[in-house]
Amino acid sequence: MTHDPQAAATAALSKSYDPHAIEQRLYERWEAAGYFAPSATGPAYCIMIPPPNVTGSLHMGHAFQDTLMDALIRYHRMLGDNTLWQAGSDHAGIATQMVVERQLEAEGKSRHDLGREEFTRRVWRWKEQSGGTITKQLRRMGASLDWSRERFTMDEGLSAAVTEVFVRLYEEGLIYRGKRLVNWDPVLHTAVSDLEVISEEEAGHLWHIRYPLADGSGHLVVATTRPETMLGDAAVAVHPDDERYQKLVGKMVALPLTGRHIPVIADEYVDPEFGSGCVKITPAHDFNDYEVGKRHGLPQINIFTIDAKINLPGSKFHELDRYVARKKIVHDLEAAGLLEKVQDHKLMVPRGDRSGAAIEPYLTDQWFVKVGPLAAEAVKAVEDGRIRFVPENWTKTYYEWMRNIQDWCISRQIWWGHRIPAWYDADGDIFVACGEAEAHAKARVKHGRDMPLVQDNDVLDTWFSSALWPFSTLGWPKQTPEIKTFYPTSVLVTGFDIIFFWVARMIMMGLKFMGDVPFREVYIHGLVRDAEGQKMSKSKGNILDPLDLIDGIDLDALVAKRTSGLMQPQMAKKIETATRKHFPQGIPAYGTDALRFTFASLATQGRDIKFDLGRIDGYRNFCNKLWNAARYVLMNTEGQDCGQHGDEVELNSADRWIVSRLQEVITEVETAFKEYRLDLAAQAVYSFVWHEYCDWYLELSKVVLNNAAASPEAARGTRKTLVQVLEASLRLLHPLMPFITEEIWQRVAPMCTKSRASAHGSPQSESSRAPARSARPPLPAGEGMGVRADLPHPLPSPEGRGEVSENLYSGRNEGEGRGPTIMLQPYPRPRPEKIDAAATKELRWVMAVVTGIRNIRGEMDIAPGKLIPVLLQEGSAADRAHLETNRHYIAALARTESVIWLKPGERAPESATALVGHMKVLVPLGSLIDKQAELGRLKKEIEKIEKDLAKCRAKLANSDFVARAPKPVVEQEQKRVHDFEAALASLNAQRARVEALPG
RNA sequence: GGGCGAUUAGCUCAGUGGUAGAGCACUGCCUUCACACGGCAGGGGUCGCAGGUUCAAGCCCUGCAUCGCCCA
Repeated sequence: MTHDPQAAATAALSKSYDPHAIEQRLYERWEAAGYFAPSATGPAYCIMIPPPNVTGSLHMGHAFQDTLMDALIRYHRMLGDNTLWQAGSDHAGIATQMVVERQLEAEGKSRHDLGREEFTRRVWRWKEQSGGTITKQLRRMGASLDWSRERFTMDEGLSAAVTEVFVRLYEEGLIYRGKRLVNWDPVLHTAVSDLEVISEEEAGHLWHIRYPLADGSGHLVVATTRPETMLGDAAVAVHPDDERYQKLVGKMVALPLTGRHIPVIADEYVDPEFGSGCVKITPAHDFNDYEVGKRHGLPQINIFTIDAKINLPGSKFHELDRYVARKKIVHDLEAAGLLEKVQDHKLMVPRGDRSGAAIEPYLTDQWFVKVGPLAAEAVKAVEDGRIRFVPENWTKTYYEWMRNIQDWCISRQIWWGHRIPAWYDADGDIFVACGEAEAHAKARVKHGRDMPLVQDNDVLDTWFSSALWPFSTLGWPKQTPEIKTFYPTSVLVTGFDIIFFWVARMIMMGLKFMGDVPFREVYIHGLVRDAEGQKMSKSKGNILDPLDLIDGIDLDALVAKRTSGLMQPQMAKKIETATRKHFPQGIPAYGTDALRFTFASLATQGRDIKFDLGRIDGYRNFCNKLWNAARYVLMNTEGQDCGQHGDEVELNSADRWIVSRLQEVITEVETAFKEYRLDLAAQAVYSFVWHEYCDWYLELSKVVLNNAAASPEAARGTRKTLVQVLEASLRLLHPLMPFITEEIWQRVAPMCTKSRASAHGSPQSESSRAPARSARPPLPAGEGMGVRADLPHPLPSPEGRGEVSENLYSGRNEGEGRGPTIMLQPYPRPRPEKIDAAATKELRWVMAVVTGIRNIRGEMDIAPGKLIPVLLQEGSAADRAHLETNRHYIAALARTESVIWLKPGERAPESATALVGHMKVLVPLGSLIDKQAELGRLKKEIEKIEKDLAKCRAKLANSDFVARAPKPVVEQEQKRVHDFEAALASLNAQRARVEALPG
């Protein structure tokens, strides 16, 4: 055990970043401390999580979306907003019911054996025990949801909201019961939503069937992919302009196998190019035919049972399964000589995403929402800007969908869900009410006496309750303080695939029942696909599990995971081969922060997010870079005076430069967040931290800190800058990488702390001492460099930490830190007064000189360790001044032995040359330099400049350009020509000299 | 067939009127005391094609090609 704080600190930070050592511990601490709850002060900021399916587990889409939301939430929380990220999940009617039915099946039972009540109890029990998978996974993602307010669509309160909405819509005539075509799952025996129907191309046939004309004058040929539905045909349609068939319109056709006579009609719907140009019309079994049938008053002939078996008592096809019937019908047609031909044909087959069964358009009694009037309002809300889509062009899609909106089938023939609050008497009268007692009361009013009532057996579509999510979670229909505070919510973050299904419905319901939009903005993000742009799906075997990216998985386990439980087991071999090819080493453990940062950087405006392991690899490295930069900073600052006690500090040009750059980056990130461009935010911080702070500033700081002759003020100034820029960067990064930033911040914050019980508890030396060697006057205390004594930052830290002082290099807002955690610290705000153009110019000069020398060194193959002499020539006064203040930096970073000015007119020895402005940086050739290599280097440089120069000259040669372009642009162009010409002259002269050398 | 979108370095993508960028991958050198999950240097693009607008086009307009998504 050492008492040296520096040694202790170094020992505590491992040499490389290990996410697993920190993530879970930090999350548990945050959650236990209640940091995720709204602060109750500041402007409200609220996001509703799109409720994940209670049976579900986290997939890449969730992980991506939740990263975006959490970043926004953490950002606003740090801005000081009263921030709520509402947690919860939906009951996923069909999916959940199936999970429990499968369990029953294993016990040899069906839900009907249990009865409705007992079955529902089983589902609840299952939900309590295993429904929380995804919420655990969300915690692994670092999601700062307010779990204390977690809601479930089947909760009492949310159920009350559902009933209330149903009753009110019914009473206004916006909900009705009727017989219409719906998507019917013949295996699950329920209507399903369009979203639960996946249409994919499958190989099938096109049967060309002769339909004889009833008058015996011949026949026509219809082409169909579903011959079995001919039993329900009500007409044959042709295009009105189709000359081939015009004379047939109005005639009757003798429908084969049934003997029914059906008319030939003309309808624009028919595509004359497709098949024979004659289409059989089956209104009860096809959505298009249904519309045609309505236009022509055709009968709707239902030929199927709920199992999709033929339902034609007396017919020889009665009770045959649809596919068996198809075979038999085709056979019979062929036998009767009515089958003209059969072609192979690809067609879109709609399948239930749960059952895999081909979905039938089917006529049943269902409940519907009359959407038209609601949709009109919802369109208006977007048109008049009460809701804004980001990116904006999604409004087009929204309008397009809303214009073609159909009534919404909301009933489902299952048991798990909100039972429809409608009761029937023996006469079939309907009483819609908030409860059975109220229904009875209504029946009494109607009949003047008590009647036995039976409740509707169906439940509501899960999306019906999801549509109420933005206000039902806040307590509606009660008028709660939460509603007052958080409704309308700030933004909805979602994928474009559910704009219509969910977003539009929330807008309609919000406007209807809250009188206001449910959210001000809709941020539409892309959908995560695999590295080749393929949709991730179990059947394709290309799924990535976000938890596997966080924790890592070896190849065999990954293969096993991808090939188990496949619907088409024959795919296993192919999937295994592809997986072994793509992930020969399995997947390494990247940690949550790397995954989140990757998602953020992929959050561009595009609609496809191709997830490439290369990206996450790079960002894991970034985590490690940040970690090690922090190690370096801590090694040089822990236990040392970093100016936090108010002692005088001296800031050199490097310090002022990095602080200046920090302000610009803060502004960039601020803009990026405002515009939902997390990719740009990520990129801005990444390049600042890596390529400016680490690549340059840390290296520059070593020069000061390793210099025994540096003044205490200078060393203190560098330490202070190291610490505070790091601290600000951590806060800047925190919304994207919550864990690593918290872990490091806990170590770094004390160095920004005005500690009462500091190890360096020397009495505050008032900065009366003049800086010993400062070239600049110190900034007045309290203004730039002093600690603002009037603003203490109470940190009720268990570690007995003191107060975090104001970080001088990035602004703090009101409501200073609320706890000993980075997640409640103020988000950095730019301080324009810290922008320092002079320091920036000076450091650019230093970098140019260093880069010039390094370039020569690299191209000439001079060993990196070898010290080289450097000569400067033709410098301006500014160049000379810059050299004087930065000589030590150049010596260290370019590894020079000496840097010497040539006198005016003094002849330079033969050298390799770099240009910095008009100044020449010369590395004398001597034995170091290869003549040919230098000539090559010069040639490359000259050609590049010649190219640029030609472009500039061409521009200026255009008199229109000179006359019409803005003056600054012209002047800029003129200056460039001038600079290029000077550089060229210089380089050409140099080339001539080198060429003249012997050898 | 209708609508929407994409096409920029080998790959994944930024860049909406004024000097073409990043990450990854690639090449050379370097285990230098924060980091080899690293450092330094380097190579690589007539911005899908053809017109047009403009002093100026990767960016705006028109057409075409290819690919994708949604709806029929």
